[in-house]
Amino acid sequence: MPSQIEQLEAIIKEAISRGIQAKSLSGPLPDSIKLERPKDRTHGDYATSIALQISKPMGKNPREVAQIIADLLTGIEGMSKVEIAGPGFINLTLNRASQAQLVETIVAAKDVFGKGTSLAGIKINLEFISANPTGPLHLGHTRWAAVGDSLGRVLTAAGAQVTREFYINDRGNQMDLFGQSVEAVALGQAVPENGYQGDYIKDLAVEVVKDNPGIKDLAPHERTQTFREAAYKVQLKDQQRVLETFNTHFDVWFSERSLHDQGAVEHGVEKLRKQGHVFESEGAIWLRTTDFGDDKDRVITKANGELTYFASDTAYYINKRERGFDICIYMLGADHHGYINRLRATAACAGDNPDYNIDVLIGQLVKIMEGGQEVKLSKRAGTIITLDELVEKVGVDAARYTLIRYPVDTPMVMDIDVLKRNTNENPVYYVQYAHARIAAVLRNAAELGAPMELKNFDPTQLTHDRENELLGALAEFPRVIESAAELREPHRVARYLEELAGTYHGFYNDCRVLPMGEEKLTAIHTARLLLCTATKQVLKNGLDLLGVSAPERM
RNA sequence: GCGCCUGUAGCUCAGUCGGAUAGAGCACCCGCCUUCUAAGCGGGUUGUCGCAGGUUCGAUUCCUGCCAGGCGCGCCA
Repeated sequence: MPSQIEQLEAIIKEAISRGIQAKSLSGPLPDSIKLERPKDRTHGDYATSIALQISKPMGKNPREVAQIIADLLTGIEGMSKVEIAGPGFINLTLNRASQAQLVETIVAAKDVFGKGTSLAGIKINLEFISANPTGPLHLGHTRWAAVGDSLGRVLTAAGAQVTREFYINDRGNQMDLFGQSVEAVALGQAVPENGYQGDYIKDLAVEVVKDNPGIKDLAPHERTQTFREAAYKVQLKDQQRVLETFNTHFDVWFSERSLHDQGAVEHGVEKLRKQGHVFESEGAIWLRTTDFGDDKDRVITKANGELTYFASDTAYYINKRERGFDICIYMLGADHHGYINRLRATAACAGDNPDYNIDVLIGQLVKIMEGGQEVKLSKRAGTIITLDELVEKVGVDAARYTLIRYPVDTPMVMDIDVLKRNTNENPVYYVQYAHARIAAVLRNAAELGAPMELKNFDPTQLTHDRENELLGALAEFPRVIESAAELREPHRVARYLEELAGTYHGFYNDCRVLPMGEEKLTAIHTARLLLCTATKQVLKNGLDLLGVSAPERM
């Protein structure tokens, strides 16, 4: 069902088309009409600058064009006022009752309200975190855990078919070094140079020895391997456990090894060779990514016959596409931005369209403040903050909400002390509080035996400015989801919820929902209760998209 | 040197395809709980949107150059 705004946009477009037919306006008919909600409420419920945009090719004065369109719009059902303002804006004011019908739509749709079809039929592979299984997940991964998961929910809500994927780098030197480090600690020997340090290595060593009796007595080569595999298993399991506690779910845990076992690398190289972008030089095999904007060509197979990491990446991309994904989204840290060009070039080498099939999001780093000081994160100094520790400090809801609230391309500062506070400085509580507050009102209403069924809803009761404002905010929700999905920016949902919560709090202060004292229950109470129900639903739906809980009580 | 990101109020930051008087929270001041959750609401104070040009009815938004900060440029993984 088209939203109210879409219907309005269609009505305006239709009006302009009538004007063109009647020769009072001249073409061409604009593709789409954009309606916005004016900041200043005296400018009506919706406004459009369409007259300013189309007046020039017509050779007419914008205000004149606006007047013609406005005349075509007056008298349309549900429209109470059409005004021309400023250089040629058209301000629309809707009939209050027709706006209030939105309440019925939301209450009937329940958790489906807001979902759309803008990405329907598109298969998206959403890859994020993809940490090495050689240590615990830390702060750097946490931003992606929250944002990636939320983006997955948003894309799904926009109708896309989303697979969330975690790529496990379980192959290569780092894995060997990891296994050797655990082994060394278990045997009481020195950790190899550039090996892994830290208490978690000790813990792993203890656990591996406990789970594998006799492991220390194995022949050296076999022993090293056994340590590596056992420690890998434990560490991966730990990452999976932590992510589940963080409400972050993956559909596929994709092992780099499995890629090689399947012969996917050879297969990928073969495919690229057929496209004509593979060449040999200095004993190595290369992909000519410079054909498509990369600043240098990339080695696939080294002169010594070993495969590079880039070979895996390339094969993995081709594998994703062969699994039927239309769009492959990569979420990478800022220190990997150099990968954008080579990933896009790889796609182009494979015959794909990098502007469509690949979407690389770069996330800037997160800084942590605690006690008014920046916490310096350093592996060497052992001052890594793990996802586990962050959750322990501030809880899942606050951590997720704060991380999602900002666009990922700006560096962000997380202040642990603020996140522990239950105040306005901590927006997650502001939003959750609105939800809990409504829940309390509804509980009280149920006790009073107030009728809350839709059949008792009378939209003409909602005439207060605050009610109107709240209805306007609720109507925005579907558009917010659509643009958040389109732009891959889940933070828009969080910002919207803060605005909606604020609008509700304002309504709550000025509009009494339940009867006072001996006052009788009337239609206005029921109408407001249903408005509350609708608001609660939208808050809940929005918080769900962030993976943050919507508490009934606080 | 080349490339990516950032620069908006005292602080932390919003501001999709260019739109009307540039916003929010914090901080500071003043009001609002004898009835639905005050983790709330209302009001006041705060700006050369890094700088300079360009595009046009209109630029914080788009283009170019410059300045400042962060990050990256392996036959490493």
